[in-house]
Amino acid sequence: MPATHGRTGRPPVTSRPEILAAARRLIDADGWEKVTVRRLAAELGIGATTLYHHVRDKDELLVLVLSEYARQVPLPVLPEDPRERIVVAATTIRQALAGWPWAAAEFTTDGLLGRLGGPAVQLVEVIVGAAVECGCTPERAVHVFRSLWYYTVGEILVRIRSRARPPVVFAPADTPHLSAIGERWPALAAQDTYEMGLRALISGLLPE
Amino acid sequence: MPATHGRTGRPPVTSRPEILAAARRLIDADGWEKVTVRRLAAELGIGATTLYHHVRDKDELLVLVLSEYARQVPLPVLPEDPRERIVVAATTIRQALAGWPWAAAEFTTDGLLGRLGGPAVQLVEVIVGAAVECGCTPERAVHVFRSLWYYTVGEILVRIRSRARPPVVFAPADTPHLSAIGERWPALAAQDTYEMGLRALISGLLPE
DNA sequence: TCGACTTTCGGAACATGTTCCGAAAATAGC
DNA sequence: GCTATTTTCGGAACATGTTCCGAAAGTCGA
Repeated sequence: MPATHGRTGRPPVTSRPEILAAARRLIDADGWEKVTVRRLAAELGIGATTLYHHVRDKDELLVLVLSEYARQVPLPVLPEDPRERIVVAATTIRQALAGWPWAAAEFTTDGLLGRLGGPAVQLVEVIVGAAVECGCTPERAVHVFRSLWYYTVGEILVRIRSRARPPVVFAPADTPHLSAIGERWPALAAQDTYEMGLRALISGLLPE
Repeated sequence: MPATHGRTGRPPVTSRPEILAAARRLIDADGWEKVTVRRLAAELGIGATTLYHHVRDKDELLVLVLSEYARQVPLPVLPEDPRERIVVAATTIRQALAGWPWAAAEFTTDGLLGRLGGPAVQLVEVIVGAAVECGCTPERAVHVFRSLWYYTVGEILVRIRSRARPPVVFAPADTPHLSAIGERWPALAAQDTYEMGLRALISGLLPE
């Protein structure tokens, strides 16, 4: 009695969920940067090209797997006070400012901004729209921003697993001009800058 | 009389400026995405691996070439009215918001923000700092953001040469959650959103 | 003149993502 | 059973970035 699976043709040797599970195993072992198509195929005991019958490309595969990790990040609790809610919105927007125009706006919107609405939504739309306005076609922007997406979710993953915050270090060599400005305005302490900028965002969001 | 070049060893068959010029030729012909190491070497009539004796990797090469293009972008003229200067600052910041955390902040800072100073500088520092605070180590962030840098400068190049603005099109499929929000707040017209967001940024920048 | 030294060159090889296309393995119809 | 059909599999091949290492081509000192 041949095993039937409800349709014609050669039976699949694996499935998309199995592929994602194997990818998770590799990521947990060595990190998402070390995931290669051939390694993943070896982990599954199949040929490398077979993967391309289950996912469009490696890009789609990583998006699928890393999105699973992103869903593990607990969402912040929304305060009752509207002004405090605005603070949460501003913080969320700051995450978007850190380099997540599309993908991160999507991710963030899914869990948080959709419940805030109003000016926060508008400002995020401004952020997202700015990328397009700067000359991006959506297709290319999505492709480029995806690497940011990988990176950010990869960092989220690190945080989930290690519960440790990576050391925050600025290398002046990486930002010579900003560093030069910092020398000309030595009064700009890091904490002051943070609070000032956050206040700027919040005051811009608050109604008069 | 053997040609002397002032030092010992086999004479170089090419130089870094020649490599950059050849890269520019390829970029002008087919765009920066089509630049490959082997193609560039063929353009120069040398072996592919020889390039690695003049630049560290393709990354450095593209940064060098595209930075030349970036320098061609004319800087906006600074208005006299301080409040109008703030508008220019806000616009510049919006460019940074579009996804240029480090490299673009550098690029923008070099020509513009360094002359504005004050709160504009602080807010850009907030933007840049946010990336680090979200868990980026500078090394990896620079690496990831570099692709944005390529992309953005590539677009600048397109604009320089064609003087045409790429069509601005939003594909709702790329941003399902934002699109869903847009449907729930249909009153958010694009122009209103733009002005509101710009006003939010400006009012946050202006002193009380 | 001639060997020693120094610097650069570039072919061969490797890792990786991806595509092509024929083989393999099941079912369906007769 | 046997052929046709359908679906999946995966080896071979290709493009690309990069490294290794021996060959090539100069200068320098005796």
